Amino acid sequence: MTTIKRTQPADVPGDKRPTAGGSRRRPSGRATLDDVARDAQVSTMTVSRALRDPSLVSPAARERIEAAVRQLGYIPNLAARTLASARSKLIGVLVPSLSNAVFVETLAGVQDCVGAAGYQLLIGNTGYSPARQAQLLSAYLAHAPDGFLVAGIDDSKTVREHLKASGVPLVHMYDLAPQGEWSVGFSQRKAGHVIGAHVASRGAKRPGFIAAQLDPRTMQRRAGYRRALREAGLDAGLEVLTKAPSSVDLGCTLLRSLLTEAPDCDAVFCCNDDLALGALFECQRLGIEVPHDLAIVGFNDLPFAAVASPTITTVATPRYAVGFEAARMLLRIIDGDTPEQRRMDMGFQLVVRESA
Amino acid sequence: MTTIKRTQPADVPGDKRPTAGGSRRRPSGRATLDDVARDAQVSTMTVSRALRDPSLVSPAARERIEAAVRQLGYIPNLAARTLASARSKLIGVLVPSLSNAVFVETLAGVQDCVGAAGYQLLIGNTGYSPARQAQLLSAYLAHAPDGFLVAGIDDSKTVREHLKASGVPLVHMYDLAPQGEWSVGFSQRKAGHVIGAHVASRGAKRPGFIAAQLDPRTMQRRAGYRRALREAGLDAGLEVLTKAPSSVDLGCTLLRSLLTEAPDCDAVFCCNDDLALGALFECQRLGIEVPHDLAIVGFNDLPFAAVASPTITTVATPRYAVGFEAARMLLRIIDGDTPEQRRMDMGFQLVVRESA
DNA sequence: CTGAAAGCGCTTACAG
DNA sequence: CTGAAAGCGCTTACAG
Repeated sequence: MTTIKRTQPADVPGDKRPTAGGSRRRPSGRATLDDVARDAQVSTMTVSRALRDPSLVSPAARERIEAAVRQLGYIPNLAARTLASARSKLIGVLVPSLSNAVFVETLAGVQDCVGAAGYQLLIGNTGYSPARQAQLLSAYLAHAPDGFLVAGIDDSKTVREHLKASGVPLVHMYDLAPQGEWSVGFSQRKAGHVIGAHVASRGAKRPGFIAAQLDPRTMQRRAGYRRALREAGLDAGLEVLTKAPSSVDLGCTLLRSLLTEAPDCDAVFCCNDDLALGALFECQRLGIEVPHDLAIVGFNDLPFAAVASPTITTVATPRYAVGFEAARMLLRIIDGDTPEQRRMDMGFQLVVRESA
Repeated sequence: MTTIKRTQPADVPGDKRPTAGGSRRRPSGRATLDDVARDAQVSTMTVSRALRDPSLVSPAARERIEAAVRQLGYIPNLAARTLASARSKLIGVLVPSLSNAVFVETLAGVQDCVGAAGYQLLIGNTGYSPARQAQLLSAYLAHAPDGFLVAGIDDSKTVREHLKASGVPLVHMYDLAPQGEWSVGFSQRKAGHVIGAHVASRGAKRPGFIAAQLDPRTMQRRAGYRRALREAGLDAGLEVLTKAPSSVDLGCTLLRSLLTEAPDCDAVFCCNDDLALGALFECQRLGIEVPHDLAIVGFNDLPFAAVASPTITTVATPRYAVGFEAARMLLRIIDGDTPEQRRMDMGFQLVVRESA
């Protein structure tokens, strides 16, 4: 970067060549719209138009502009565009975790939907913390995103008001939001209920539940599961819970705890597939036959569930679709459209395999 | 957003209240630095300074400014800051995949390092495609990032020249870059060699190799593995390769192919842990005892490797550290510093467990 | 289809 | 410690 000193108080009128300089260091060494305009012998406006929509400009001008862009290696400055247009083409996405494959696939859905429309993502990992979520929301607001996509509903009222005041639209993912908010997801409670009903219908006498993280969605699944067990006349009190982050490792530990507490436990719903895989490994180590001695059900249908030995019964969740549809809903809102459905239920599917 | 019409050709001097308006729609409804300045009875410059470094401003002014910021709910406009300062506080990060836990952990390392310094990440998934990588690099350049962090070396010369011309610093992750480029990683070839040596030392007579994706790093591991086998007087020709994306499922398939090709195979190096897990499941299904009948070695030491049944022998890779250190190196370069080491080798560790 | 003017909301570089 | 001026590189809103 070179420092250019001004030799007179103002530019010589008409002489806008970069070397005529400003009163300060040149922030970027890059070619600007003005450089392209000069090179193509048109006004700045015409270049601006040609770049956004070539059909707005005469073929002759278009060609000269394209040549100039190529020759100068022109790259638009998005900060300037954002400042002038008040549209950043940025979408803030907040997920509770990236080590959880579920949210990674949701992000893939989001990316695939918005990529075509020219949006970039600002991805934030909240670590399941409402405080961190509020902090990220504020930080991202400074980037003036055109919209937000958030997995996991935030409790903080100040943040919500902050958001409302900013006027940036937000679509919730996973949680089907209440009242007037936008959301795409499915009922965790119903999914838990379906699992409980399946476990009961297989003839379990002493079903249990193991869970980690204990985020709201996990607790909703738990509620549905317990309800189904009670409806089948079974005791729903057997469970081992921990707030620790979920992992395969933890699945081993929790299963051991569960069996210590209730050696006669004959079925277990693991709040996700990682836990279920750990439980399965632990059974193999302990010589417990699955599903004969103990039935195991997971959640999410991660890729390994279909090929584990035995294969794992689980619930397939529409995580990619949730991301894709939430993004599509947001894009419509950004464009001033009003989707007819405020809550979009993507459903889920019980996948019965060998383990239960 | 309200449309405000100008009633005279220029603002009444001294009257800069928002309602005095400009000649166009107000791009943002937000409070600006000027609003804060007016409210706090100081100049715009003083507010700007107070926001960046409170110690630059008198306590009295500082207090009034802080109160005004709170009261107006002021949020800085980063697009304006970027345009004026030519620093975006954005870092572009390109990884080949997000479904691979390895890169997710690398991103966590990057995030943890740059977050404290106030940088945001623009995360791009190249899908192992050099073309896509080039495309993302160009697209991100428009955001004027202060630096790039890229996993996987790109071949395209035009992109590299584009980058050089832009002057945006770049640090490679994983691949130890040649010549004058910055990089943080470890030797894939050496890691493969260590595995080959281990397999040979355990007395394998007919070792094999299975791999997916076949990205450069995988091929380097393969080369090291084969070399070690040859050094031990073994045949290194038994392998089943596929360009398909890696998955646990694929591990099952590839293992079956391998055994079909060589029923006497007694050890297999799987190019990553997912494949190793699939291979393990398939062995369980086929009644093959691991490691007695077949030894299995994975790569990366993902969390499940330590708790599978049997536990999986693998190589622990410093993926979090690679991200963290690469980010730290980049930050130093951005700050005009010149790290003494251009290539930073983070090493790796063979973790011998039950499977081999 | 094209262009001159003004402005987006900040920071730089000076000057005091 | 503080401020007036100029400018960053685009787009909006007009006018032709």
